[in-house]
Amino acid sequence: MRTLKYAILGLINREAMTGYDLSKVFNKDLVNFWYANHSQIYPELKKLTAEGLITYEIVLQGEKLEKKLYSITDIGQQDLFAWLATIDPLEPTPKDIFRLKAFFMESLPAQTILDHFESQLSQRLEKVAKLENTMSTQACNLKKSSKISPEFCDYLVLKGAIMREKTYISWLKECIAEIGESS
Amino acid sequence: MRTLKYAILGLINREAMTGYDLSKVFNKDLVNFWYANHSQIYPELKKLTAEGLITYEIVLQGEKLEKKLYSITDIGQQDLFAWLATIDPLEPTPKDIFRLKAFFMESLPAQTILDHFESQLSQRLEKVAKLENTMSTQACNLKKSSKISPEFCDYLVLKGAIMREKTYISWLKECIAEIGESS
DNA sequence: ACAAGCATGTAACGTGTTACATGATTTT
DNA sequence: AAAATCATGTAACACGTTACATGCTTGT
Repeated sequence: MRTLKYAILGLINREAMTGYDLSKVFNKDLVNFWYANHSQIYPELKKLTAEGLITYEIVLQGEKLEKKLYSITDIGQQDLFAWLATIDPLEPTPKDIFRLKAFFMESLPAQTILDHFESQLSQRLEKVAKLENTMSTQACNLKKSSKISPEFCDYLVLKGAIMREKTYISWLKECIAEIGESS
Repeated sequence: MRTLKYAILGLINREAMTGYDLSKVFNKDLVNFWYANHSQIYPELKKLTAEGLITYEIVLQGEKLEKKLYSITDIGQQDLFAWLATIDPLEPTPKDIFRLKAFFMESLPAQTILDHFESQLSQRLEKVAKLENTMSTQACNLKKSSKISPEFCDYLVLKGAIMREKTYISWLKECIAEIGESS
């Protein structure tokens, strides 16, 4: 489905970037719904360049260090917009190792089961705290306007990530309560 | 990480099964947190057999059709329990193509953006209805007892799946409302 | 007789992760 | 001077999907 392709096109369409920049964005801003290592990004940039969807110019950092600043081409933009306009069928539910483990946990002693849920709970609480912190700093950038801005999109997906985490937390708490009842 | 390995071991540990059976379970009961095609299952069963974690006996279906009924070995069970007892660090957030698209959607006309959200919403509503239907039929199997039963685990993860979908739906509705406001 | 479902496998391809590999620049 | 970060790449492997391929059994 070439999703990484469109993630990269989408980012470069917003602003010219190097592979290193992309790598940072994937592991910060997009990490709540897409991510990629540099080892995947660099080959994909090469491929997209060969396909004529992006181009780069070499920019010097200091004296010797050459970096490639990529920007999107007209064909690239058309390809991106066509993808954006397409309505997809629902994706399969994402895989979740913790839920899989939970599904089989009956074989374990009740205390071990509770330990699993408590550990997962504290990790998720920490995560949602970070997300809400990001939200509070990011919300300042949101200027109300009649047009839908990149900042507005950032805000919407971040909000979704927070809601998702909070629901996971509620589920964990309910599980802990129900396991407590049955022992 | 060999997660498929443990998913298979977990299922075979509950009950002896053929590859075909596993395939059905993955695409029904487990579909809300793990799944696999038969093309992945059969090679994995071969591998697990070679590793001595499972064994099979051949059972005849009718006159000629041979099926392999797999069961777990002692080593397999030890391996499974060791995996179940391990507490893992939080997984990276699952990838989500719809959120990725939403993130870049600003380039599209407002109506197209709304169409995307409305389509996603109706698909998710349908999905949650199916899940709640499963829940209502499955809840009958839940007998209250002091021990944690497989049925209880089924119930917990299904409940989690419903909560997850409902939150996605809430998010979509909020997005639609907020997009409506800014136009 | 036919269709649907049971049952098992392989091949090619696409995607993703971890590790290997190198070197420059900036900050402390 | 050292450490952190910037910057770009490749190789090996693991995992997952789609398509190919075959044949039996059961229900209509």
